Amino acid sequence: MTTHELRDLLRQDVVAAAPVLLGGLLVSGELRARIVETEAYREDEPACHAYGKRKMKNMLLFGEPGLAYVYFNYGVHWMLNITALEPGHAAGILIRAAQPLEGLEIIRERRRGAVDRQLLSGPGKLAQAFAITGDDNGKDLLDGTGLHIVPPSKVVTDIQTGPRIGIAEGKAHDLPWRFVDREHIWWATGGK
DNA sequence: GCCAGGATCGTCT
DNA sequence: GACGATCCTGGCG
Repeated sequence: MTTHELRDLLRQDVVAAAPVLLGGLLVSGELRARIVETEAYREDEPACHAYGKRKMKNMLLFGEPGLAYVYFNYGVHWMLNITALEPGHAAGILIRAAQPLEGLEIIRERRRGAVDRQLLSGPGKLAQAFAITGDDNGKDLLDGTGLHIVPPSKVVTDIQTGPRIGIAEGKAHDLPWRFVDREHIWWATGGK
């Protein structure tokens, strides 16, 4: 799959695009990791930051597909999303977990104290390891430079779906919009 | 101007 | 398993 095809898919259908990101590579400098867990969010359901109305915070979700939407959560963690749908329609995919492939030294240094299987087993951990912050907001993740995503060479087919993590009751918490690469699920769960 | 609450994580019991 | 950390935005008045 080419980056062009991936961006087209993001533009068309965020729920279809989220599982297709599995097996893709998250790249930044020497760091490379295989994406193993994603979640889709869309403006018509209440868990999405763009639900309700346009605000400063969610503005990027309404923009071009394929951009980084990064936000700070619980006063502690950064979260990396990639935007989807046509400008004017808001949606995003949260990159939740990845398997480290290259740059282990740097990742271990930034994630000091964590065992290897838990280096990237959560959105906050992943952002910490890749040094992702609000400065990355709006970057094109499909332009092949800086922080970017390389589409999977082979689409993953063995996928576990289920409800998204941390969604409160009454906020569409039952939507099965979480996708995990079953073959590499170890890296998403942190070995548990 | 104040305050609540959130797409989490690590530590402690 | 429960909890505290710690920041930004939005809603209220």
